[in-house]
Amino acid sequence: MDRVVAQWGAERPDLDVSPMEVFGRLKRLYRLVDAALNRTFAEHGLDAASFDVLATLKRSGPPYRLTPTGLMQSAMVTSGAITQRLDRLEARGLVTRTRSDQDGRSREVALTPEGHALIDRALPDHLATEFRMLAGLDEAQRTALVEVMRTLLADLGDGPE
Amino acid sequence: MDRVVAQWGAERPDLDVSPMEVFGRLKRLYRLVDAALNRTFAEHGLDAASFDVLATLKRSGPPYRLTPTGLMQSAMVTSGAITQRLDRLEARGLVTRTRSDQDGRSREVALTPEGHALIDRALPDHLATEFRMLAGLDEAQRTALVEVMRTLLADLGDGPE
DNA sequence: CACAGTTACCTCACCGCTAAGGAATCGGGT
DNA sequence: ACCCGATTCCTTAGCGGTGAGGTAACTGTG
Repeated sequence: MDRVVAQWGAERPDLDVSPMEVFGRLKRLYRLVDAALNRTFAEHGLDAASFDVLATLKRSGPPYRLTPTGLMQSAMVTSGAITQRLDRLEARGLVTRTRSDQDGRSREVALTPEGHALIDRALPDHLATEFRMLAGLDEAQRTALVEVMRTLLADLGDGPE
Repeated sequence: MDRVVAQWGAERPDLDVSPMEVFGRLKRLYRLVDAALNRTFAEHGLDAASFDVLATLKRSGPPYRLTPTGLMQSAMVTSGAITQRLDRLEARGLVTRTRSDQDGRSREVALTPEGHALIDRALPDHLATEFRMLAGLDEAQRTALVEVMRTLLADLGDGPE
């Protein structure tokens, strides 16, 4: 990334490209992290999308049921993406989809025993991978990183919504 | 994200899920940033992939020529992805692809005048979008963010490679 | 100079997501 | 009671990416 900024400085000295120091690294970091996490997921026959759904259901607590709309908002993807994720998970017997009693438009997605077992197995490995990637940061750096990201997310309109 | 960590604390108090404070925010941040940047690109008839290729060629400086392999490494995507990006850009007359004289296996990708004009138009808008997103950070926060990301990238094996 | 291994790029099948739109259901206003 | 907009989920076409594999071209070795 330093090289990239230096190249722009030579080619377009009239422009201040310093924001790229931030966003270029953000992109590279995201991609490397994503790849590392996916390797862990793959060890459990999962990918990031499937893990995300199972983990969201699990952490919602008893009775481990959410609507597709709830999953959609949590995952920040479109409804079509959730439909397809649920198709795959349902076909593998990891979740069930039932019609809601209260609202005929709505569905209830629930973890099966197999879904519970899988996420309980995968989660510790996932956390271990995350810990490993943070090993090079001391407590102050880690706190600073979280705080700055929290500020940026608030600026960009991230919220409970 | 705070809510997510609290949920895990209730559901699996035996696990330390604190790394999610970092990686959950990284993912949300990346997605929000990516969406904002894509809106700017779209105003110029581009997407992130096309912009990336044009910008990489531009910042490489005269004679604004690179091989597909060079572009592939810069973009961190597979060779197939670069082939398809170049197909699209070539069809729009933004780049040309010619056989290398020195190495018959190699190609030389060059910016056309139209490609130059487009990236020169899009780049200032792109930077303005990036500046806007960083407006809420003071100098110290921004420096701290870059430094921590630099450390993490080094740990994850990011490099010239 | 022949050949085995490497390198550079492309091709193709497949995958997950988006965007647009359709069907069913709900609910507030009159 | 009824209509009509809003909501919920699904469907589908298209897009860009991956991963495996193919072809052509180069290179070092004996």
